[in-house]
Amino acid sequence: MAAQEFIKGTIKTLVLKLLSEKRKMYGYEISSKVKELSNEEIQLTYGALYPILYKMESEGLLSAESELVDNRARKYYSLTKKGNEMAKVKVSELEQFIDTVKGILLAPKRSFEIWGR
Amino acid sequence: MAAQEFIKGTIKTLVLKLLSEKRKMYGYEISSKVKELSNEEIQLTYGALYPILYKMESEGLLSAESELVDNRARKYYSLTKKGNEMAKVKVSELEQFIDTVKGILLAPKRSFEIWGR
DNA sequence: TATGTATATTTAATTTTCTTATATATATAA
DNA sequence: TTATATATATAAGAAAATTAAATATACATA
Repeated sequence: MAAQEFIKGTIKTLVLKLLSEKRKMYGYEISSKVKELSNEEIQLTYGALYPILYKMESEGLLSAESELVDNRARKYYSLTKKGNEMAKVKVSELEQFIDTVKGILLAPKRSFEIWGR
Repeated sequence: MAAQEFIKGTIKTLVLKLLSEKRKMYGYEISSKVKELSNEEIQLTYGALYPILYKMESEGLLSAESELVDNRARKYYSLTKKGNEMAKVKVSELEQFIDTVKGILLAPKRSFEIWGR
């Protein structure tokens, strides 16, 4: 998946976004959801995702509660108030970044008048 | 600059894009151009940029030629044939990634019917 | 019953990537 | 002569992600 190269730096923001849409989610679910929403393009690997979830919890952005579902352990995460505010900020920053990069990528051939000479 | 967080993984593609628009550019120029095109939002630091340029050269994506301009040394980089092909691939991949992420970020509140209950 | 697949989390070792800092050198304006 | 801009190089360290392995349950199927 080519997307894996570009995902770097955006995982935290994607987690914040998904959790701002759903009251609580667990790690495996977050990874599956991103995979689904991206048409299998983006795969949040567990080795990256879980440590990020712990870090966000330690930063006070997420709260966690363990549950036993079908006899299997699940750890649900929810946004704290701070996490909710951070979600707005980070999502907006990522949107702006995306628009900026898109502007660079899709711009009309800026310099062709110069180097076409 | 918030963009610094998201730039990870995209620098190489931005370099390929700029060099596909202009026959030759030098490191300082690439950094300045990205800064300008992004309205000062994206700053390609030299500590990141120069090693990437060397790596791309060693991978056969770029060719380099040193020049003395105004008695100051400059190292111009150009896309090789391989670099030109890679530029098309990477730019297209980044565009797709961006659309995918934008789809996740801007989607209508998918789950509000669920967690609003 | 054994085997494989899906679900679910944890974490260590390694690698990749970027930041920060420093060094060097010239040109130019104040 | 001091500061700012131009221009490259590179080392040390931090941050982030990959890869891999371990653990455990549920369920379908051969």
